[in-house]
Amino acid sequence: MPEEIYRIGDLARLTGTKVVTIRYYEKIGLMPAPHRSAANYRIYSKAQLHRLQFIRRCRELGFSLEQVAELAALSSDRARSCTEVDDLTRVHLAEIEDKIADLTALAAELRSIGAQCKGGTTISNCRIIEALGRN
Amino acid sequence: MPEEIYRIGDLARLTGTKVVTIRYYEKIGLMPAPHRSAANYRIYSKAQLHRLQFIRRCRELGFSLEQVAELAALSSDRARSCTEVDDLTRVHLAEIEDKIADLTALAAELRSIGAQCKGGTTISNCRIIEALGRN
DNA sequence: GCTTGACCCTATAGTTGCTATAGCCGCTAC
DNA sequence: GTAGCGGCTATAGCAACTATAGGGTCAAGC
Repeated sequence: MPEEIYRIGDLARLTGTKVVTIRYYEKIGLMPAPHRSAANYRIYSKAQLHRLQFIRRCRELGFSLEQVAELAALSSDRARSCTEVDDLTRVHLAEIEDKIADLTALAAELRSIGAQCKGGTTISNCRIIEALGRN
Repeated sequence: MPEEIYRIGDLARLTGTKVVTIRYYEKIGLMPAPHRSAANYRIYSKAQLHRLQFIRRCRELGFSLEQVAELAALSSDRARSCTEVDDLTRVHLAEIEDKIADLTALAAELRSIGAQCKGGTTISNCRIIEALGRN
């Protein structure tokens, strides 16, 4: 049975990634350089499709490209201990939780600033502008 | 009474902004080009200090530089209606709330993925890697 | 046989909000 | 006079793409 092969547009459709982004991943070494057809088109295998799916899933989960590269490297070393993956995931989760806390505080402040604006007035006595630091 | 004047390092200290960042704000037109001393040093007035404080406060609140520029422009037009300021603030708040929702969903997913990892095992049967899309 | 359109290629520059680097000048203190 | 701090300009780099220019390939329809 012949291996299925894909062109870059197929990969794009199958993974919801833009074509340019796939080429970008290749340029930075996150995706391996694929074989080329006679017309110099990129030809991908099923394994490469899986790799891109893995990358996109990690990106959806908010991992940086650097973290994704690390996860991908770890994932291909089947004998290695799982703890590094676990650590990466936990660190990332902690970062996200920090960001949520920051944004939550920020939203509260914006709401309290915004609540002071009754509307229908002018800048000269706008409470928001005032709260943003008189100018 | 003579106007107080500041050098760029003073502004940096007083606002918690890096010197290079202040120059960058000038380059993109967010801060006006200040007067220069005989030695070509930038010389700032109190009004310019206030403007920088305003900018930094907006940045702390998560407004983009573009939004800050708009807010600054609005704030200097004292006769203008306050509604545009109010709108900007509300749009921004909505964006932040969206981001919080996204991150919260993401954190939940990471927690559930991470919870499946018991540790002490190898990549070959790591649940996290599996969840990230078998490879 | 030729054109149209979808798809592919490369290379370069732009985005946001800075930060870093190189290489220089002014001013004050010892 | 020289050390050290501060100032100056100009350019390049960061993440993670996105956009643009200018071209090649290939199948279908006229």
